Amino acid sequence: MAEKLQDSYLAAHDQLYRTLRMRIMYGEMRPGQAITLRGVAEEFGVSVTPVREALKRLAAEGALSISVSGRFQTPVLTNDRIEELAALRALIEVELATRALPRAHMALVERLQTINNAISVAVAKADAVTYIRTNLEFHRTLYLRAQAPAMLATVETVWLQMGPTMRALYGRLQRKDPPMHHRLILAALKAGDEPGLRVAVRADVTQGLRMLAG
Amino acid sequence: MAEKLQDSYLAAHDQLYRTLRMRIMYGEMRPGQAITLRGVAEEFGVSVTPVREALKRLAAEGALSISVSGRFQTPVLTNDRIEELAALRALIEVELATRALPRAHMALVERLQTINNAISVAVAKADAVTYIRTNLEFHRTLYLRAQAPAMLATVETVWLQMGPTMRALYGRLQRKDPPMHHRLILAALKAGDEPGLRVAVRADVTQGLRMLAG
DNA sequence: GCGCGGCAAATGTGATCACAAATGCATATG
DNA sequence: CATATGCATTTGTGATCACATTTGCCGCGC
Repeated sequence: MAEKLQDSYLAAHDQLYRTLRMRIMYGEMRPGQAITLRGVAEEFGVSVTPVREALKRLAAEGALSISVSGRFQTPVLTNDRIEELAALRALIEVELATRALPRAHMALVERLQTINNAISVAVAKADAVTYIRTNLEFHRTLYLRAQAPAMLATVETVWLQMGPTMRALYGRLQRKDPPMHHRLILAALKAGDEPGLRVAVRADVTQGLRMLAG
Repeated sequence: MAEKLQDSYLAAHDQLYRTLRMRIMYGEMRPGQAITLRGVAEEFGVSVTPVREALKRLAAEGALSISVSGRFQTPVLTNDRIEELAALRALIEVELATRALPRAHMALVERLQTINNAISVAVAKADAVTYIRTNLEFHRTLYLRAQAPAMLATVETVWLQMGPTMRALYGRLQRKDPPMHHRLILAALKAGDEPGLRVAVRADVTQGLRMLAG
């Protein structure tokens, strides 16, 4: 087995998995976009074997859907499914934020503010991919404090499933303002206001669904 | 590709996946039990290729853990992890039950009662595997009414991760009574009592953790 | 008796090949 | 011009092989 450079031994399929996962989660692919084994294999200079593992793994997490004939594509979500995934986000993220609250010190709040500034920049530049990535980084940074790896992994799976759709929705969103609810989250964190934090996180997560329902 | 019998074309790796998933979820394997590619391949009369896909997929769902050298084994959960997974179950299952409540008609309640009787039989026979399987069937039957496939899939993943540990805990549990909380769930369903249902589901899910904390 | 070294077996990984099914495009047909 | 037919290409699947690493067991030496 060809080892990489001197550090970070990563199996080929794991490297593929991580790269493709980021592409999907951060909205670099459109909903319904097809992915082929040989296409990915050629792009990364490997055989189809590790590609199969990576794609199957992503499919198992809901990041890809498999057609009846076995073809891979990014999922095309119905409105019902989007609403359900948003409800899952709300459920789990409110819990994660609640668990993080007693451990959230000033250094964390400052870090979140820095990320929030990066989000504002992405919004100003209308850079959808950067917006999605930094927005998720904001949430992940907060939830890491919850010391709840299983919950975090679960919610990341939800993010993954919504990635391509979030990108497609971003164009319709016509965002012009930096995230309002993030400021509410930061304020609640500073004040130690658990009810306020729960409301703010729930509102932030379910934001952007109004245009779907309406 | 050798087709199976005339109906239900299932790819070999998918067949393997389903079979192994059931073994794990229903507690037919102990925590930390090793699984090898060639072992499974020989048992099922296939090559290692489809086995790799099935095991990788199970690992992606947390049903198996992978050692640093790439070996597969059923997960050995810490108490913190068990508590976290139980909290996840509580969060999601309470929501699923709530969503199922307005759609729960008499036929569903009767079906749940039938399953509940099967659980009592398994308890009387001290049959851990049957107990776990029928208990999960009780929950799944209720939650199917919620029309929330993403939530159901997520909670099934949690069940999967807990499977081997649930089996190991069952022995310590010394169960002698049929599930008390299930009767509360049924009563709340019949009465249309949403708060009562939420409390009963939460209690049922987090039951059995007292011996861990104590 | 106990620990250590070394070798054989076991194990996961990735490449390659053959195969069947699905896809898609070009051509023929009404 | 639209629809159907047929064939070449694409695509996923599974088997097999070579290889590097790890595991584990046996025997040697202290």
